[in-house]
Amino acid sequence: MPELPEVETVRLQLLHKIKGKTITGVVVHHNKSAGHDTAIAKKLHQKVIKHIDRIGKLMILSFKDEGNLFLLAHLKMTGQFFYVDKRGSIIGGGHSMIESDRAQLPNKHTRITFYFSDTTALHFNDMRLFGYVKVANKAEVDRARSAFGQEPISPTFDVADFTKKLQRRNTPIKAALLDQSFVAGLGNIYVDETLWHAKVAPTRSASKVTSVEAKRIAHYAGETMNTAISVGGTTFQHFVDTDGENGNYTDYLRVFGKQGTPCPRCKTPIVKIRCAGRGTHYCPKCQK
DNA sequence: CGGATTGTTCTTCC
DNA sequence: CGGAAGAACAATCC
Repeated sequence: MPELPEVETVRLQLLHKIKGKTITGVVVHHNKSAGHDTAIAKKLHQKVIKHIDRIGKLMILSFKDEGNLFLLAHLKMTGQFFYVDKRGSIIGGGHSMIESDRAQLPNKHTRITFYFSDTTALHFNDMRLFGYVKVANKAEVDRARSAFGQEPISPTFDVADFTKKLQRRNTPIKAALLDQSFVAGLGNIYVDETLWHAKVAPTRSASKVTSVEAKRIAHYAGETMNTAISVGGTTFQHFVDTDGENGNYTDYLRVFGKQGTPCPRCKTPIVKIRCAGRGTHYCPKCQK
């Protein structure tokens, strides 16, 4: 569920909480989550967190005085970060979490724990084990970065380039927008929301989308994600931020999860279909 | 119990 | 080789 706005929410919170902290220990509770790197603790010992960057849905941590050491963190479907005090309690939050998860960390879904010199700790929880936090060198980071297309929230987003590439694709517009190498950051929720705002049906062939429509799609992709960032992302099923709190963009959703309810524009019931292999929500009347 | 679930990557097919 | 479609990954919920 975490898409660009949720990852950005987590990134900003983590930056505030762990920048400058010294890692004194790493405990891997599940090897897969650490990329099967059994030396991760050794590699990170005494390293000081310098910055957290993000491209698309991928977070990139860098370290003081280390030009060739990075951590790549991807939440995939169910990844979460929790920052806790030495007693294992979430510092200042946790109100949105179910009781059993909030009570104490680490818990059964905790995959990796990072301990800091000031006795605080960061837990990476991931129920479905698709996410990861793994060590990477500069070349691997560069390779990962180069695999992403431009972000719709970028002030320098090139609409002409976006339109040209979009119209070359012979897939449903939704499939194109979900391709991170084409545009970075959109996932299932924000694609549906973007296409509703842009009044374009998700099943339309990308090659048949007009330049005017492409411009609208680019605009609303940026706008929905920027608005979502400003309210802490969307909680649909699993997302909570590093305080264990829900995102508030849920209140702004127009079509995602709204099947059967009236379209906010034309009152036609929103339908849910399968498109690009995903559950897809749209208005059959005002999205053409 | 069958089917669905937010993301990405690999395989298969054309 | 590239693009596109679908499976796979794993756990849980309804």
